[in-house]
Parts: sequence; structure tokens; C-alpha cells
Amino acid sequence: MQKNITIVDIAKEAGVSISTVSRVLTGNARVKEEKKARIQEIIDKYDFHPNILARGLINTRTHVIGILCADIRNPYYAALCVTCEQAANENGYNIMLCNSFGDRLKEFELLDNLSRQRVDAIILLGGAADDLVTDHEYAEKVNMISDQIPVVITGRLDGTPCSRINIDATEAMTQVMNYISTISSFKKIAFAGGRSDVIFTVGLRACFRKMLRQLKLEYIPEFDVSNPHYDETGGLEAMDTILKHGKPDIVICVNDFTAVGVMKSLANHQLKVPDDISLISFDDTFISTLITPHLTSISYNYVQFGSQLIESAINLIEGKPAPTETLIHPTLVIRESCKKGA
Amino acid sequence: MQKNITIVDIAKEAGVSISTVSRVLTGNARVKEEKKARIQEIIDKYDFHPNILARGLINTRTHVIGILCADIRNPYYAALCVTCEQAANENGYNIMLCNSFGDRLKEFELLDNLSRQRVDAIILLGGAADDLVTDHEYAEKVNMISDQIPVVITGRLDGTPCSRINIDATEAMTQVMNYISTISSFKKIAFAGGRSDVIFTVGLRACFRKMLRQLKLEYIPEFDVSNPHYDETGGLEAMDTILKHGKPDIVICVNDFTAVGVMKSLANHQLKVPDDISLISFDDTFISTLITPHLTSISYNYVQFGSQLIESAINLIEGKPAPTETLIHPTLVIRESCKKGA
DNA sequence: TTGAAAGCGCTAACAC
DNA sequence: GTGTTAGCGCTTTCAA
Repeated sequence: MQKNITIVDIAKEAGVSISTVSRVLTGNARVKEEKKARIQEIIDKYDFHPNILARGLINTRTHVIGILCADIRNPYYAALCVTCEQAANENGYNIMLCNSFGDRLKEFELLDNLSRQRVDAIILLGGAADDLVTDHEYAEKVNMISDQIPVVITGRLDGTPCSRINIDATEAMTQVMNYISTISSFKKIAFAGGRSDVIFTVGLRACFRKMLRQLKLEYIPEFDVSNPHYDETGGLEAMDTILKHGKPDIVICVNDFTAVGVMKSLANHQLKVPDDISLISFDDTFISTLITPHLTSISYNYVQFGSQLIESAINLIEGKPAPTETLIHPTLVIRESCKKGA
Repeated sequence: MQKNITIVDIAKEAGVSISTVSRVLTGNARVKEEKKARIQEIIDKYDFHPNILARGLINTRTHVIGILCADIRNPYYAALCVTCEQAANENGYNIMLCNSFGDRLKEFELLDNLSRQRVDAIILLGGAADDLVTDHEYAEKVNMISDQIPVVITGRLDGTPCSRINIDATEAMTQVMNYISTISSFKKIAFAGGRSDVIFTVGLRACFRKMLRQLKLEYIPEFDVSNPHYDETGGLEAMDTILKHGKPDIVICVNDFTAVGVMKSLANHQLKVPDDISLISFDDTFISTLITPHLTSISYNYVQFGSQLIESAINLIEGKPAPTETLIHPTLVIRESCKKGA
């Protein structure tokens, strides 16, 4: 390990004061062109970069945005984090990523961690903010933190000043149902998976029932099956339950993983997608096109989603206002899991 | 935004000097129990955390480890990053994650970025380090950086002092081939996907041929098909090519994504897995159990892999030695994509 | 324009 | 045990 080169070394070699070097570094003041060139040359020669810690000590900026999500292995979070990172990079920020693995305690810890790391802003992707009813202790924690660091969330956290960016659940489900309504053979609609204490899912279900009424389609309670796990197992269990009560024409799956489980249950029952039963899902992760048939799925424009998250965060960092709530418009991507209209 | 509370405020309120507060903060020196308790109380009351930047300025430690990978959306990287993060957290470190998206230029940039952020160590997951023949410019860059910051890699970077942690390609392929040899009906073995300029893949292929000879099985050049893309398309293309030349008994796929593509090609040709053709793949990501039939796949013990990466990094950070090269032992996970022995 | 010097918040060596 | 003080590397007044 070499001795770190500092602004002092540069100043010495250039025969100027450190302030002058600092001026060319920040560009905040005029320096005589000739000197400036000489200094820049030396900076380049050593590939010198000012110590970001020392800088941060002064203007209390680290140019790091912390992201807290449940599990980056979930393609939904991966897709979102990646677009966040790109948007952040474009604006000179870096991402510090943390996974809570759905552990509320760990989420608390990581929140602390992030604030201790002096990140400039924190983005909370779901987690406690996904809860239908806000955990007060958590909200209090976030409140303490957001006194110092702007916090942007997906979901909702009552009693906190956090900016919220969310998928428009109502629009998502409306699109699904409108699409379904164009196919006359779809009479019995099922909804598989998702928890009743997760705000987005609750929004989906509420709209599901509303649209059913609106479209004069029957709501069959036995075909509306929740499940604690947003994964394959959840889908498998939910579909097994549904099939005990009959055979729907189409099943709406709360996410792609659930759809995979639903397909497995269907396969176990010798039912073919989409010939016997059609499928629509939410999230449109890469899983949609990985499995056969490819899933017709609601897509979220992850690029816009991520950019919005970062944009709000940066605005808040810079003391500018950011919208309290922003809704992301979903779009239905039609593939093969849904029988063609008739 | 509230005024930041500092060590001075704590000292003032406790009626002691800042050094005393610092002592209870670091625990590096004895403080009278009574005072200690009083100070701790005030610290807790304000939920005070010492400014990590100021601390870092002194001991030049940020407690952040930077990870550079191609694309976190790839389940292989996601699995690895997650275990790295856990290992890092357990040791008081945080992760700064960057994705290069396979763009060599961006990789350069991010490397710079990370070093500018003063991360304590950098972990390079593949990227340029995956190259069979080292990119000299890149190696030079890494050399400059590793003068200041320890760099740990998967892959190889000739001419750099980086510690390397790698999957044992030879052992992985040996296990696959030994397993294959237990099934007497397997005579014609194919290998699908992977590039000839990626070091791990090259290792796999070399061992593939060696084992074929050793097991007195025929090497059929037309059944050994590379492909630039480690994804579904790559697998589909490779398998289409193989099928033009005949029907192998089993195809070894360079990774899970490739296996998915291979299965699609097979389905297009009305061939069933494993009844008509068996499949084995590498990586054992969640995709292995997502698709039907579940893939028999070589698994890497991601927990050990991640821990090893972090352990080496931390050792280097602390000036302790770390092994130049560590090999991770793979294990074959037997599922359904491979016909049972006969 | 430029340099000297104060100070960001903290730790550690040095006195007492 | 405890306080005083000198930095860590940088930015930013304040004078010149």
C-alpha cells in the first residue's frame, strides 16, 4: 500500500497553495489559466482524486444513496435496483444496497446502519412500508432518521414525511380486467396469491372486485385465494385450493413467481395453459419469458420507476421539493399465457 | 432537517471533555463506570452516532466494501452478492454495489468511482477478470488501484496482485462426468453454450474432453457447441445446432439460463426432458427449481463463496495475508432433468 | 487571483 | 482516568 497522495502534495509540486489547488478541484473560483493548466496536469499525472471523506466532512454530503429492499434475488427488486443505480450514477451518486430478507429487526438495524454511514438519502423498497397498517415503532424510527436524511419509499408509512412512489394498483388491475372482458369465454375469474396485509395487494383485490361488479362478472369467494408467500409455493398452494372448488377460466396471479406455482399446480392436475386455463400475472420480471408459455403480465416501466425514486431523493437532498406521492403507470404486456379473444 | 448533534454536544451535556466521550464511543480506553453510564445515557437519548466520515478521515477506513459485477439481475450474481453482503454485515462492513452490464468502459469508470469513494476493498465478480487472456490496460488500472485498496477477484487478472477466489471448474466437470458415467445408456454427450474466451468455461471444456477420454466415451465435435450468450437465446441456438447433427443422450449446459434455452429448443423438436434427452447444468440458481423438470445442476455453496470473498478482503484490509488463490468446491445436486441410472 | 487560516467531527498521543 | 491538543484532507472565508 502506497502513501495516499493529497492536495498538499499536488500544491507542493505545482508551487502553489492548497487553496489554489482546491479551487481548480471544485471549480468554484477563478484561477489563472496558466496555473490551472499546470495544476490539472499534475492532478492527471497522479490520477489524484480528492478524498471524499474530507469533502463530506465539510459539506456533509457523501453522494451515496442507500437502498433497503427485502431481497435483491427477487427479480422485481433486482430490476428496480438496477434502474435506480443507473439513474443515480447519471447524477453522480452511488448506491449502497442492503437486504432485510423480510426480517423486521434486521430492517431496523440496516436503517440505523445506513444513517450511520451518512448516506445522503435512503430509499425504502417495500418492507415495513408495504404494510397495510403502519408499524408505529417503525414509523417513529423513520421519523427520527428523516429529520436528518430524506427518505423516499414505495408503499406507505403513515405519520412520516416520506415521499412515496408507487405503482398504480387500480390502473394495473383495471387494465387486466378490461383485457379479460374482451374475451367472451372468460366467465369465472380467479385471483391467486398475495397477503391481506400488504397494501399493494389489497389495492389489487379491491379493484378486482370493483371491476367484476362493473363488468357484471360473478365474484366467487372460493376463487379469491390469498397466500402468505409471494413465491412458487404460494402459487401452488393457492391454485390447489382454487381447484378444489372448481375450474376457473382464467387466474390472475399476484406476481410472476406465483404464476409459476400456479402453473405447476395446473400441470399436476393435467390442465394446460392457456388451453384449459388462462393466466395473467403482475411484475413482468424476466421469469415471464423464461417459462413456457410466456406470461401475459403487467409491466411497470422499471426505468421510469427507478428514475422517479432517484429524482425525488436527489431533489430532497438538494432541498428542493418532491411530490408527496407519485404513481407509476403500468402496462399490460400480452404474451401466450392467456387464451386469445373469441 | 435538524442540526446534526456532535460529540461536542454530548460532552457539553455530560460535563466532560470530548476525549472522554470519544473513549466510551470507541471503547479503546477505560472511563470511570459512573461517567461512562452517564455519557452512554445521553448518547442513547439523542440516538447519537459518531460521524463515520470524520472517523474515516483519521483511520482511513470507511467500512465499505465495493462489489463490481456484470448484472445483479443475473441470479448467479444476486446469490453471490447476497452472501457477500451477509458476511460483510457480520463483520461490520457495508456493501456498495455496482453493475457494469458487460460494458468494459463502464467497468473502468465504476472502478474509478469505487476508489474515489474510498471503499476499503474492492471485489471484482467476473467482468474483465473472466477473460481467458487478460486485458493489459485493465490489469494496469487494477494495479494502480490495488496500490491503495485491496482487490479480490473471481477469475484471473495476470500481472496483478489480486487474491482470487474461484469455483473449481475441473472438479465441477469431473463430478458431472462421473455422474454421467454411472448411467450406462449415456453414450453421446453434448456440451451446450459458453464462450471460448471465458476462463471458467474453457476450464470446463478442457475437463470435459479429458474426462470423455478417461471414460472411453466418444468426443463428437458437432456436439460441443459454444455460444456467445450465457442466456436462453444462447441455449436455444446451441441446441438447435446440435440437433442438426444428431440426437445426444445428454446435454451439459454451461449455466441454468442456457439450460432453459436448450429445453425450449428440445420442446420445439418434440423432444422430452429427461425421457428423450437428459440435461445437466451449472450454477444451481433458483431457476433450477423454477422450471419443469427441475434441473440437475452443479451447485457452488454460495455462502462459502461469499464468505471467502469477504474474508480475504477483510484480511487484506487489515494488513493480514490472504491466500493468492482459493478454490470453491462444487457439488452436484441431483433433480429431475437427468434420466435415472440403468 | 492568491495565500493563510479556520474549521468540518472525530481519534489518539501527550500531559497531568 | 481525564483533559488538552494536534492532526486526518479538504473547502471556504478573510485579507492581501
